[in-house]
Formats: sequence, structure tokens, C-alpha cells
Amino acid sequence: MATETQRSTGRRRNPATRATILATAFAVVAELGYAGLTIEKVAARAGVGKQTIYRWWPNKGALVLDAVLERTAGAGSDGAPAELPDTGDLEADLSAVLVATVEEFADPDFDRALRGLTAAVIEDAELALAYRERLDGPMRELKKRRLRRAQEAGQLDPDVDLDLAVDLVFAPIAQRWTERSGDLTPDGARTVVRHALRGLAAP
Amino acid sequence: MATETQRSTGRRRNPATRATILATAFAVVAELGYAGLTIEKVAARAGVGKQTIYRWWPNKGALVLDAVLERTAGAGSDGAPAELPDTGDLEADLSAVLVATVEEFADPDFDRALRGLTAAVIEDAELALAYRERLDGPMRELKKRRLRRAQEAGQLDPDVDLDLAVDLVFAPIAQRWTERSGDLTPDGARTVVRHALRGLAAP
Amino acid sequence: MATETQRSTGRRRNPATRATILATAFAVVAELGYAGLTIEKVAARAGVGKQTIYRWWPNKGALVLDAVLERTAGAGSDGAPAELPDTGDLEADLSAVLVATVEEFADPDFDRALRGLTAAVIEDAELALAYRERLDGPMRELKKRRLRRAQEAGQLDPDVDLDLAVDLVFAPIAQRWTERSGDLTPDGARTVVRHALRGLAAP
Amino acid sequence: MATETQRSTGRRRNPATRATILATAFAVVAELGYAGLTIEKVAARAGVGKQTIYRWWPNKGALVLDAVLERTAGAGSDGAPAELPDTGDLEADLSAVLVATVEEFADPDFDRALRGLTAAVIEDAELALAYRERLDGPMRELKKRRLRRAQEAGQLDPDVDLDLAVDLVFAPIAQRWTERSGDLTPDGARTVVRHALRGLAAP
DNA sequence: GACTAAACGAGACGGTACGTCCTGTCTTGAG
DNA sequence: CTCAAGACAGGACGTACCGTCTCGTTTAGTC
Repeated sequence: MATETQRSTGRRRNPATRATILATAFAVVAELGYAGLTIEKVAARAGVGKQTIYRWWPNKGALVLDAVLERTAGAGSDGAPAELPDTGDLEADLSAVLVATVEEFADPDFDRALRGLTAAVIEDAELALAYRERLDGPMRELKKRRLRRAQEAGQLDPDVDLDLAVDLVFAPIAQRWTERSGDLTPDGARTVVRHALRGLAAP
Repeated sequence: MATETQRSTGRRRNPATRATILATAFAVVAELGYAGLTIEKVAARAGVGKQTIYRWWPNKGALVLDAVLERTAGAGSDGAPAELPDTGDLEADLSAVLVATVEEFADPDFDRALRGLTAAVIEDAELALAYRERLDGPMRELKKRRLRRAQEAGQLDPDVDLDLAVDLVFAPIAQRWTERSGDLTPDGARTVVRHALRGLAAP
Repeated sequence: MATETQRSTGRRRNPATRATILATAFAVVAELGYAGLTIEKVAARAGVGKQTIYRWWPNKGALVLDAVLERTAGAGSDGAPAELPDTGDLEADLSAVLVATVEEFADPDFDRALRGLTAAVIEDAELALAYRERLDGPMRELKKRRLRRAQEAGQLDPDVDLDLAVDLVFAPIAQRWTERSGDLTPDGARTVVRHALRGLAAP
Repeated sequence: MATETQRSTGRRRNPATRATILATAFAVVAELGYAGLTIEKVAARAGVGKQTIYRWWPNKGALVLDAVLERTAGAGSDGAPAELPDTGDLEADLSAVLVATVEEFADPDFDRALRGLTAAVIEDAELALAYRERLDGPMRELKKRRLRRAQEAGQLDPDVDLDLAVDLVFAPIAQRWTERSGDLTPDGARTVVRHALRGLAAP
């Protein structure tokens, strides 16, 4: 569902159709949630035959993953941002990123769509792999890059594993979102970053 | 779905039926996952009419929550453990708890059942509330109680919010589980605890 | 469902309950038809337990038969009329009876209730027997009595079978009702009687 | 349920499926009666999805009507007989037709199927209309045609309405069948015809 | 007056069927 | 070869009733 190979002959895949389907899928999952999303509904709303969806996506999860990817990639003018901010102040930079995330969660459409995708990912190991490779992975790479620079600057414990560092900084807020538990505010985010970084600081 | 008020007359609810349904629901979600769980399947396997399930649980999510609760409550002899270990060594105590969690995740049945419940919780706000009150809440209370004692003993920053502390210690491992990302090993758990506590320590 | 033997001891059957159930059953079948009639609905509307209905009637058909019987019996002041009119003018007398029948069919409640009963009777041989014995039979006896007097007075072919005579006079209108085919008017009824009697007259 | 308009595109209705469903429906109603007929049972026995039945028939009644029609139409090699017998002897001709009807009633399958249809027709006014137009109507037309020739030949009262004539001849036997009352024998049929014709004869 | 037994309301229960929705596949004609 | 349309077998949904089964209460009789 990631890279479709080019067919040699016959009518080619219509990119506009692909875009319509993904936009419709996003809209449906945003409105009705993952459980309420149906291939038939997407096909009907997109004015597309069911087969056209089944031809290119193996299941709901793959479709929603692509739909969310298409939307997040389209956010920046030229796709995803190439780099996290680096002002030299690590705490401020990470706080800014986390605050941005919190603000994204505040958009009901994005919230519901991402909840749908996450629900699918939890149960479907194969989809989880795709999710990590195509959505979470690139973002995590950016985070690690920023943290590596901090580590090289001596702001972080040189022995700490960067994946652990990412988890410590970002997981608490993510979990509050999934479980709708703690407060999901900019201030809450900043407090998390402060303590997480204290735990990762050079001893 | 928790406390049903007593009806004045008529035949009473059969507790054995309730237990059978919950046990069957757990088995089904453990075997087929949340998406593969069907009220019809549970009814058929439990030898019960569908209406008997719909009479007492409004949807799949509520049923699975009760099924998981019934199972975890039944784990200890007298229900849930009243208190987290307190040897005086905070890091060791929390590590023990997190390692136990990691080991629970290793049980495929428990893993799939909990994944099912979590998937439902992510999408259903009402269920999320019940989940927090009945499953997550009591456990979090225990954790906070242990941390409060440490805080009073001067082992933790006296200004830190205990909910934040819980999140910082436990969220990273939880997220690794949902996203099947980082390693879910006892050693990984211990490393998380070490750095999280360093971030929460008295300055 | 007809004659219940007296039990030696214990609480007796409440006749008011019986009446309420039958009245409710009639109302329900009049409103919703036989297919829409439900023991549960009757029980609920009558404010009665389902078991109380099942205790005394084996099925919907028996209940509806009793309900219709109760209603038709209650029509006359002292129950069913003991005799058909006998003015000496056979054609006029039979026309009067048939016109009365046509007018009964015009009452929507009675129409629907009787349709319900008839639908049940067509499929249920046992109920058909009870229907003949308790509803159709007595009425047919009255008709035959009137025709016998006419036959003895030489107004009818002495060789004609009286059951055949009843069928010839009354079946055409009955069939128009069941099939909603020909016109169900007093004039139509009178025309049927005229030709039927011509076919039964002494040669 | 009679004439489906042609759709512009998409897969066409499979006529073999239609035939299988109708044959199965006839078999089921013949075996279990109308009350015992279930869309689910028909679907299962026919190896067909329920939706395929609901797509083309709005309810049990319409299905059974089509099933009976398909069967009776398929009786003759080229469908229904185009004309009633006409030997010049009206009484003999009508007797032959009625005797044939009585013999059809003797076939248990046909009897139960037709009882099912009739039960549905009694309660459902819309179905009754379809029944008259598609089953009863054509047959009645044939009967009227035969009677009209007799009327023109001076064998019948020139003033008598032909619909009344049909009712007088055929309703008595039909009613005996529905109510399982009088005898349903060839001799009984002949006696009915004799007296009915006497009542319709030229004065 | 206490005891016994059935009638009665209420409603849980194992089932069956309803009519609808969706799945994933297949077929048809148009492009 | 793609695509929109839509038929198809299958299966689950959540609801409505079925007829049976407790329950606790009420009402007669019998002792």
C-alpha cells in the first residue's frame, strides 16, 4: 500500500481519484470514527466504485493510514518539516514541538482521525509496522537528531539511549491523549519536558 | 454496567450467566481480537441468548472492559493488591512493578485482550471514562500513594505533581507496547525508571 | 380454551383479567392486524403478565378466536340472537341478514379483527375446527333452520341439501370480502340472494 | 415486484437466482406453511444471501405470490390455458373446471402453498390487489368469457352481471376450502354448479 | 386465624427471525 | 486495462417476540 509499481500497459491509475478517495476517507473517519468508517461509505461519498478502493488498499487500516499521511504531509508547503527547531535552548525547542502537538490534538477532525488510526494500529501488527515506518519513524528521526546535537553539546547524559530519551519526553503527553486522562495543555506539556530533560541531563 | 439497581419484582439476574459471558468474552477477544469479537460469537460460545448480553452491556467496549476487570480482579486471591511494594528503595520498587507489567504483556491472551480494550477506549470517550474510573484509576491511586511516601521521605522533588510523576514513569513503557516500538524488556523497564526518577528527584 | 375444570383449592381464575385480556387482544388485532398482534403487546397493554395469557390460551389463534367470540356474543343484549328473522318472505329475510353482515364488515375494527382470525383459521386446521364449532357453526344452524322452514313451506327444492343452500347464499359475499374483489354493498348482497334463491327454488 | 425497470449500468439480475429463490419459497411454504416460512430459511435453502431476496421482494407475501404464480404459470407447457373448455354444455364445462380445482386442492403441497398465499392476502390489502391483478384476474377473465358465450347463446339470464355469475358458481367451493367446512368432492362441485346455473338461467 | 395452593405481575433467560448494513468478489458496459 | 455501478453469498448488527422459567405477592379455600 506504500509504493505501487507502474503498470506497463492499459489505462493508468488516476492520481486525482486516489486523492479524492484519501480525502473522503479522512473526512469520514473524522466524522464517524474508525468503527463508523466503511469502504462502501467512502466509495459512495467519493463517487467511486468499491473495487477501485479494494484494488489499491488491502483494508480499512491501510486506507486510513494513507489518508492521515496525505493530510499531514500536505500540511507543510513542501511536505513534512525537514528539521526540528534548534535555537540552542533544548527545553524551549522540545516544548515548542510538544505544544504544537497538543494544539493539533485540539482540532476535532484531526483528533478523531488519529484516534481511528491509533485504534487500528493497536490491534493490527502489520499496520503498526507501516505506521512506524511511514508516520512515526520519520518524526522520531527528527527528534533524535535534535537530541543528538544536544547530547554532543553536553546538555544530555552521553550514555543515554536516544530512543529512550524520545520516549521519556513524548510518551506522557501521548498517553494522556489516548486515555483522555491528564491535562493536555501547553503548560502541562512544558512541565513534562522540564522533568524529562532533568532525567536525561548529564550527571 | 457497574452497579445495577435492584428491581422490585420479577426474576433476578443470574450471576453465573454473568460470569460465563465475561469469561467467554475474554476468551474471544484474546483469541480473535477486538475486531474479531462479535456479540453473536460470545452468545453462541457462552450458550446464551444475545439479548442477555445486550440487556446488561450497551456495547462491545463495555463488555470487554468488564471482562478484563473480572479477570484482573480475580488474579489476586482477595482481588486487587491493596498496596505497591515499599522496601524503602523507590527505584527498585517501581522497577518491580513495571517489570511485572512487562511480563503480563508477554502473555498473548492478556496482550490481545488488553489491546482490544485499549482500541475501544481510544475511540469511545464514555468507555474511556469508565476505564479510568474502574481500571486505571485504582492502579494510579496505588502508584501515587507509593510516590507520596517517597516524596514525604525527601526522595522526590516536593513540588512535583504526583500525576505527572506517574505519567513520566509509566507512560514510556505503555507507549512502546501500544505502538510495538522500543524494546519491552525488564532491562528496558528498569532504564526508564532510573531516568524518570532522576527527573523527579529533589533538586 | 373453552371449558376449564375446577381446581380443588388455591386461588381461582379472575374473570375480570380474562375480560381485560380479550378486550385488549381484540383492540390490538383491530389496530395492528394478526401479524402485528403479539402476546407481549397484549400483556403489556392489558397490564398483565405474559404467563397469565399462556396459562389460558395455547396460541395467538385461540386468543383471537376467543376475543372475537367475546365481542360478537356481547353484541346482543343476551348474547347471540336465537333466531333469524322470519316474516314469511325468505328473500327479504336472507337479504336482511346479509346486509347486516356487510355493514359489520364496514366497521374497520371488526373488519381487521375478523381478517386476523380468518388468516389464522386458513392455516391452522385445529383452530379451523374450533372456529366452525364455536363461531360459524351456531350461525349456520340458524341459517339452516330458517331455510328448513322455507323448504317445508315449499319455497325451496325439497331435495336440496341445506348446507349447500347456505353456501350458495352466503359464500359469494364472504369471498368478496376476503379477496376485496366485487362490491360489498347492500344492493350487491340483495342481488346475490335473489339469484341464489332462484337456483334453490322448487323446480 | 412485477416489472423492474432497466438500470443503466452495473451487474444485471441473475434470472437463475430468481428461479431458485421462487422454487425454494414454494417448497418451504408447502412444507411449513406461511407462518413457518422465513426469509432466512428460504435464503439458506436456496444458498442465497438474505439481501438478494429483500432486494427484489418487499415481504413474505410478495415472495409467496410470485412463487405460486411461477408454479401455476409453469404448469402448462406454454403458460396458463388460453381458454376454458367450450363443448356447448355449460354445466359440464364449468363442472370440469371446478372439479379440476378440487383436485388441485387435494395436492398437499399446492394446498399449503395456496393457504399461505391466501392468509397473506386476507391481511394485506396491497398484496390482495396484486393477487387480483396477476392470479385471480386472468382466471376470472377466462370464466367470464365462457359465461358470456353462454349468455349470448341464451343459456343465461341476459341481465345477469357476469362477475356475480362467477362468484355464484365458484365462491361456495372456495369457501369450503378456506374454512375446511363442507365436502370438497367432485360430486359436491357438480351439485354447486347445477344449482348456481339454475339461479342464473334465463327466466 | 394459620396453612396451603394456585393466580398473578414482573421480568430474566435461551432462542429464532427480523430487516439493515457491510464485506470482499464478481459482472457488465462505457471510456 | 480502469472505472462506476451494482448484483451477489455471507455474516453481524441490534431489536422484537417466543415460550419457559423463576421470583415475591395476593387471594381463596381448607383445616
